[in-house]
Amino acid sequence: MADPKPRSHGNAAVEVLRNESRRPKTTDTKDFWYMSPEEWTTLFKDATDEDSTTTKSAYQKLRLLEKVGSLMETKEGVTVPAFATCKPCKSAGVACRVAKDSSGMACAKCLRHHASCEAGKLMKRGLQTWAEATKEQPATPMKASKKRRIGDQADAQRAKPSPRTRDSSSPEVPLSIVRSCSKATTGDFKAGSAPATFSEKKIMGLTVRESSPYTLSAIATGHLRIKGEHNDSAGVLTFAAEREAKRLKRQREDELAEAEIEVLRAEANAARKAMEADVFAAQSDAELMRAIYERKKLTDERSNVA
DNA sequence: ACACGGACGACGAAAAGCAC
DNA sequence: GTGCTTTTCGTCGTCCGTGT
Repeated sequence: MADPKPRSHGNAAVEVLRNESRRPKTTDTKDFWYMSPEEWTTLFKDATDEDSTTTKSAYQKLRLLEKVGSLMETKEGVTVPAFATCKPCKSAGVACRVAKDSSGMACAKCLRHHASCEAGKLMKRGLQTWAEATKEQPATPMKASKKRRIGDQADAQRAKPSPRTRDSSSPEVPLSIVRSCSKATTGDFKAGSAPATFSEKKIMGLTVRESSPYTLSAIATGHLRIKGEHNDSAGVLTFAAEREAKRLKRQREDELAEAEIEVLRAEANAARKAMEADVFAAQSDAELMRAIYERKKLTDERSNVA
């Protein structure tokens, strides 16, 4: 049936290596990704020698070293936060760097030494949890058909967790951090530890501190958007009734704004917890808060239309 | 004990043919 | 033309043996 041509072996592989391979630039022999020009040349020769019995392994080694070098020396790699740094990197005292585009879970050092690595997983988990909660990713036809084909096989393996979870989203920083780590969240404010002098009120069953530093910061940084447009739908109302309607509308807007603040606070808390390696709990909290907020917003919009 | 590296299995992607 | 199926390759993570 199908007869796919070899894509990257033989001459094609040689071309790929010639055109794309990048030797690690470090000159420090202590660097774990160090490769001398001589070694590189030998490896390159083995990898591109069609008669060599070691072609495949040399090719794989070359690509591995190339990748490790890229991660460590170029913008393809990003240094993971301290909380996500893997054990080998921590003990070796080197920067723990993973692929920026999330093409791999293991850090450069673990890749180099074939060690299992959680650096990428830890850093990515927050974002992935968020992505899964916010949208269902439809399977592509290719994926769907493959899933069907290997369905039985997959079922048999379901007992153990999949070794890899790919996602094209950037893992550099958990989403909650991206969303919330503005100046407002990096200040002295700490959830649950605000001074007792702030007045509090219940919103969505949650205690909200009015005029908290976070609130002010959120306003200052534009996180808080309070709509002020006028609604003329109540034109037949009397003046008093119109005023009452406006008051109620303002109240709803205020409540909504407070609710959004609470969501932002939860997300900031999620970011903080993530930094403490408590990613799941933090993300779940934030997701829950977001869901409650969206629900309330929807209800409010409906009541406005009615 | 730890670091290192080869071997292997799993999975996704790509390419091409087939069925409708 | 579009979608499905099949085949092959590349990449990744893990296991396990070897060296220090």
